[in-house]
Amino acid sequence: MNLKIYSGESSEELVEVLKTAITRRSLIIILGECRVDYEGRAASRLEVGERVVIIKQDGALLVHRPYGYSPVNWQPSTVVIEVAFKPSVGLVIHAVRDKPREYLTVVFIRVGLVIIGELVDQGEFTMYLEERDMRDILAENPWIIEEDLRVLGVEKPIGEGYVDIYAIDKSGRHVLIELKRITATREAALQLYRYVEIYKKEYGETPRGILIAPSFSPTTLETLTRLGLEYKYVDLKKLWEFFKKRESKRVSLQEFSKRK
Amino acid sequence: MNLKIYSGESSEELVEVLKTAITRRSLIIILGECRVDYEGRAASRLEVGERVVIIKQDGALLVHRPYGYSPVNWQPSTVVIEVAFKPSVGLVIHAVRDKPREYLTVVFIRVGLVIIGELVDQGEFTMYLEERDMRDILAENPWIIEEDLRVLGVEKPIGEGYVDIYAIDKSGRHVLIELKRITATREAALQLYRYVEIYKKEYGETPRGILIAPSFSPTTLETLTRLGLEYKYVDLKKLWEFFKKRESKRVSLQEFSKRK
DNA sequence: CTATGCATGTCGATA
DNA sequence: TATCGACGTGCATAG
Repeated sequence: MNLKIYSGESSEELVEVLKTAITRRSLIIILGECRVDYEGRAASRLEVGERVVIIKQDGALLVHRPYGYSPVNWQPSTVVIEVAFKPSVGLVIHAVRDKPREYLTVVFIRVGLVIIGELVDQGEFTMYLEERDMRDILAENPWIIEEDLRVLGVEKPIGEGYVDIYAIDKSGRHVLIELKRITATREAALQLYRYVEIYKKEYGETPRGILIAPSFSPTTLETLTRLGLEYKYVDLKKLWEFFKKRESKRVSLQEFSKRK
Repeated sequence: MNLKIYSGESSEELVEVLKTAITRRSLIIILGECRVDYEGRAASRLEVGERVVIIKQDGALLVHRPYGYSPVNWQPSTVVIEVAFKPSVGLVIHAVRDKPREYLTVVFIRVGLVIIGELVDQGEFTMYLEERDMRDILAENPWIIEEDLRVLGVEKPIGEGYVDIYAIDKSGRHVLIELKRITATREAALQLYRYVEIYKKEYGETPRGILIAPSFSPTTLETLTRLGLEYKYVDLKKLWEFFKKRESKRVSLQEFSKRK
């Protein structure tokens, strides 16, 4: 990990240290008292306070207050970072981003601590039960939605968007299914309605529209009823079970092919 | 700022240090090699790698990889945090959140550095040119939109939503104006269309619908035309000038009253 | 490269 | 408290 800690150095010294660290694309953590200005899509000003500033190895910059999940100011990784010491002002960090053009300036009145290091992180990150997983499980097990439902496709283009699942029910009627992994909002209902309307126009046939989610807000239910749409609750825990079974199947398949 | 740095202590010692820090609601930064598991609305697994873990003074927990804007794992501030040392495993941090119920577990294989401190940050944060500012500036200077436009109100309730600006044009026709601070998407056009439709139904009169934004995607323009809506480009730089003038006016008024 | 939609989105305002 | 909409949303993916 190769960590270096600086504390008590002069600003002139720190500037050199930081410049080298930025050139080497090291991870930098600065704890200190600073002011922050931002201008770009919007503009903001943050008055003096004690904060944690992190410059990551890809140039991403975060200014964190001592509370809250989100950084108060930041710059994503596509940036040019410059450090300078201005005697009358302090230690200044400039981070400029292209597309959209945005400027971030952090001025340190006082630096308490600087940590510089090179972190190695190749660890794999796997996320389960995204909307994609939900869609795949339901497409593979459409009986969870209703009996004798035959899935014709997923992500079917409807107008300019895509409906999550496209199916045909036992009476031969076409079904458009929209999924939400979390509580469905009115927006989701309206989105489904748009698909149904476009489908009607394009294919001259009125499809059923079903919104599937673990829960629905009252407005959503009201909107669905008003628009003649259907809805169905889905239990994420149940889907999770299917997911695990599916994964284990995959793993055994992999094991199988390896053994061969 | 009162910073303490720990490096090279035994895990047993570190656990005590961390427990105290959590009780005191100090800011904690840990650099080390860890594995992370999350389960809640979704679920994820992050394999071993070197990372920065931050526990903030309100209990927010962030796991940052050495690159990228966003934390790879996290827990917002509404959490109970526990630290323990399990000899066969390592230093374990549990963070549990209610509503939604979510669990985060960080297991440190190796701790390189721990920083603990109490940060004081009362600095005011001001954001300029939010949509609200844009709306106020345009409502105060409607001639920017078009000549002889009279603003009747802002955030007028239409159905279940609110249209940003409600006005009447020189020919006496009602105008519904929807604003976007950034490139307008098709969603914005559809939203405006919904307002126009509802207005038509409720007031028995067809209003003009104008979408105002600094830029429009081609799909948005197509959608607007198809739905019989209008649009107008607005120059944020120009609005920014008005904003500054407006603010300075406010400031001088304050100065004025102070002098009195 | 742009446009579109998801996200453990988070966050704030409001009913 | 739940819901709704904005966000400097960021981010991946599809066309």
